[in-house]
Amino acid sequence: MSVQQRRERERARRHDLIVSAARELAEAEGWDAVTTRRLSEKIEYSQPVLYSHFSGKDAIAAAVALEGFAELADALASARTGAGAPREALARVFAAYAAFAYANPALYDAMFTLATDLPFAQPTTPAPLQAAFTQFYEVLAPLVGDREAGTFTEVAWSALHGLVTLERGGRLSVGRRDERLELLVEQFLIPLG
Amino acid sequence: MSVQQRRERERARRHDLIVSAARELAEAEGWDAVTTRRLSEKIEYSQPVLYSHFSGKDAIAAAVALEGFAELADALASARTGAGAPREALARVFAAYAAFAYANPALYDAMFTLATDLPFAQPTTPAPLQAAFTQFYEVLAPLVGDREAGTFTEVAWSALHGLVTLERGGRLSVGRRDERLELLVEQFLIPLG
DNA sequence: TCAATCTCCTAGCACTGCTAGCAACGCGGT
DNA sequence: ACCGCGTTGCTAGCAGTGCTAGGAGATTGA
Repeated sequence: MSVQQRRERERARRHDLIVSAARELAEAEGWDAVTTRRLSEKIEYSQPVLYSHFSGKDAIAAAVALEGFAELADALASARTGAGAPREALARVFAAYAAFAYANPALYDAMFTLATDLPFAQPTTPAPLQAAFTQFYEVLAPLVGDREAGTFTEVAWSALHGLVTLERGGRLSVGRRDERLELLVEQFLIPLG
Repeated sequence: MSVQQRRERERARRHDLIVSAARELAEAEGWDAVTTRRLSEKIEYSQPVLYSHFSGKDAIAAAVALEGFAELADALASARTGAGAPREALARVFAAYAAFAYANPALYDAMFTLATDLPFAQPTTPAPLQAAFTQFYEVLAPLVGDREAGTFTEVAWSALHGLVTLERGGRLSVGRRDERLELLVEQFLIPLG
């Protein structure tokens, strides 16, 4: 009884250990460096142990991604609640999103490039994903006007994601990061005059 | 003299053969299926031959990407020149961009996800990339208003890229593709009233 | 015809994700 | 306290990856 509980606790600890090890390794050297061997070395267990926790490497990346969505939702929430007027709230949330992406590049990769099979915009969508999306929805709601709110939210989020992605990939002219973000915010504020 | 010319011609043919084989294979089964062995089998040469043409697998993907940018520039150009008023031109160019991405998913991957070391927004940027960007610039120029034209172009392109990326990844609600594109276009048209 | 060059293939290296099979540990029942 | 048994986690190995060394074989010019 209590023995089994202790075991489950230890298993849960090791589960988290794997996820955080993968995340650290990815953030330090990129996802290419996250191999099952290096991971097993880092957690001080053999490789097969990984497969008793996750179905494979992709599942580990998905777990990291999920952690990322939870943190992103938190970051957006605190940016939103700390703001006053709708205009300011939007600017702050967008800035928080961009800052999150730049501060955790490997994590952002896991969320949007690696974990391709996380169910989005569906009934089975994990809570952290829904939470993050909701933050966008809430901050954009006052600005919707006569548009469809869900569509408007998706488009705004997409635009921000695109900006962050190309920025991080070195595909935009250097040194104009802030100007671009500001312009994007303005573009979504315009309808309010 | 003429012998050497023939050889160079044959080498060029084989170069193109590799690029088109990689593209076909990627489009048919995804980039994970594009291994040096399968590629060499497809072109009916041994693997080392690939390395006499390209420095490695990444370079092959970059060559495919370059081809993609050239085709994208063409598609955008014909969409733009076929249009009348600035509003219509923008809508048509955006639609052409999205259609290109959906029609050639693996090619789009090569352009924006795989080939991470293509120099963008720099003096050494390859001509096809500049051409594609120029199409955006030209179609957006009449809509710039008091914004900085280059920045405006980059932001608009980023937004469209983000929409396409999340759409393709199944991260947006299904069945609203056209509505989203339309809303994005409207969003960038608004300043003109 | 012969030597030289150049092209291209076979074989192999170090690595990847993942799995089979076994040894040893720790548990529950007597 | 002991012993059988189930569980845990290891070693070893498989098929496949990108890439390269070395040597055959064909093609060239003299």
